Amino acid sequence: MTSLVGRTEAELAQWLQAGFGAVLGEEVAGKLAVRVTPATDPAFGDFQCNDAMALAKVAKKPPRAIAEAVCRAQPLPPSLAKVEVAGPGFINLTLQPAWLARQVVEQGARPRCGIPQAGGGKTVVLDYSSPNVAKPMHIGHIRSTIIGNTLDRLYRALGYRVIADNHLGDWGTQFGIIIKGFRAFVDQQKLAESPVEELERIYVKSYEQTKSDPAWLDGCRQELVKLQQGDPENLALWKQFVELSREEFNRIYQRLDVAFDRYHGESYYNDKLAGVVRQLEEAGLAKESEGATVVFLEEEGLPVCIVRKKDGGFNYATSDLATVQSRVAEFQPDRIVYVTDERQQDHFKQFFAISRKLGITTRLDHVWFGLMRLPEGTFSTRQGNVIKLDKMLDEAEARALAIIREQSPEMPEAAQRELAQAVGIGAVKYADLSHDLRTMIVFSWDRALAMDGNSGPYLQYAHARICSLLDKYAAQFPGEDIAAGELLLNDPAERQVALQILQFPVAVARAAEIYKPSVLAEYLYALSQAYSSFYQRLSVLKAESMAQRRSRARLCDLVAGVLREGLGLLAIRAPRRI
RNA sequence: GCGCCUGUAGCUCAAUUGGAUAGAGCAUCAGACUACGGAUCUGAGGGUUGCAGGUUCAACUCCUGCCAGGCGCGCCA
Repeated sequence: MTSLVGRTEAELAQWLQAGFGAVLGEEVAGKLAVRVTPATDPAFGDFQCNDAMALAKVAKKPPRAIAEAVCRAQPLPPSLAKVEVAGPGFINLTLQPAWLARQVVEQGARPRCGIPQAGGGKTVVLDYSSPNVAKPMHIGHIRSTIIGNTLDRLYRALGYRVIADNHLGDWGTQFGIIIKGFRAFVDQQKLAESPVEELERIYVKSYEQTKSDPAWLDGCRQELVKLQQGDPENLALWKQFVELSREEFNRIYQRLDVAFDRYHGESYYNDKLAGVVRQLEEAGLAKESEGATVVFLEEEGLPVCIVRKKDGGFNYATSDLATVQSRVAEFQPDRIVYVTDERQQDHFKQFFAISRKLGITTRLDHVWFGLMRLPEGTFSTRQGNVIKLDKMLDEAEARALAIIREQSPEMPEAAQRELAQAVGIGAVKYADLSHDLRTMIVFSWDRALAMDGNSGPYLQYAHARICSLLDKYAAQFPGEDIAAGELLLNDPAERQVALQILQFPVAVARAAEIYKPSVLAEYLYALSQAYSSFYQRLSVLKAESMAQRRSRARLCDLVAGVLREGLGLLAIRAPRRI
């Protein structure tokens, strides 16, 4: 997919492929889809191809000679100014400046800065965030929400039909514990003031008691069974818990600019669980073992998977199976993607394996990320060492507000506060999204809320400076349409910015394809760096000629467009003033 | 014990999935036209990529074995 996205890369690759065909014969050259990538160093040119080395093995000829022959086999295409061979057989390509300029301008004119419509309307179901009801969202929950939401935006932008489904943990053993605890411990006043906090207190207290009091534990199990059998009182309590939690979740989602297409929690599939187990038994997949019903997965090298507990209750594997069947039937998706932390890898392997056995052919992907933890260890509601998500967002906004008050004292208070939201939340999101998913994050306030260097605010700052510059341009040169003249790329700094702009569609497609928002985050940072260097080195408003002023203003405008679009995909706002 | 993951500059992380001299940020040091916004930019120092082998034109990347850490391993999700 990626190789087709960069139009420039695709065009150059096609030319080279023909060259390899002419030199080595179509049969040999056809063994490899020639790839063109951006040059690793501007000194080498704009793009490079390393495939002469790879094909040298097949062709049994020296790579350097092949590369040289390929370069001479055909006349240069209009896109190229220069082709050179270096080292063992690197083919270095340098573009015609005018041609590069035209690509950049054309890309800028396309919708969404040239993001390819690779999805073709295919459906992707995205399962992310999925917090547990009756527990507050803490900073351990933010990764699934932010990463999932970025994947959501990426796939939508690429032309997929995305179903963002928040698979709430609204049905499970914890409700036995909470209902039993609620009856015994609830403080109605606290419940009214801060519902989820009170539910959490009840949960922790009741859970504690299960450890020392077997009768209590048994009572919790019974409450759960009653709930699962439709007991009206327990059902009413449960509904109350869910509604209170939903309200709190929605408040946080609003702060984060996250929205779902649906909230089908585990409870939604409750009446299908028995059927799933029956189906597994009929297919000879599930067996009785130690009083429970289980699926053995020895052939897959996986541990045994319990689908019905000995008390008759079902657990998450069964629920996930019912869910996937329902989603496949309803949406016929091209794929279903689950975003969770790393601890669930085995579960998803088991669940995917059983799904296959049940005849589900839909592509199922588990996108997992490293745990967020404190220096002292992992978070746990039970241990009470959590940092609430709300509190972190408050702190982020407070820090941003302090900087804004210092930098822009003339700005009205209300505007400062609104800006602080955009900047503070942007900083939090970027801090997370710019890292590889798999790395474990040890939480630190200063790291999560960094506002200089490689950070969200850096990108916002770059964007705001461009907006301000373009305003000045419009005021100083009324009637001088930036889109009128030619885009001039004579200086290396201008050239680097242009080349970066061209990489935007590639970065977007790649980030989505390999489920790595960090690819896009890093791209945006590289673009901003290239822009900042250009900005510092060359004057726009005081350039020598009107043509040059116009051209540079236009380049700025193109960068701003990409930044806006890219930040939007990361769900980070791009204010005109910061 | 078995499985998954991680180990890169003092710290936090990259490295286009096997390519050229391993790059950024923070921190440190030295600079930037009386500045198109200094939340910025330019430069310097800082590395045996955990260790030891192997594969090849080329290894942070792939294979093997160790060492260290994180997570998981039948009725929690």
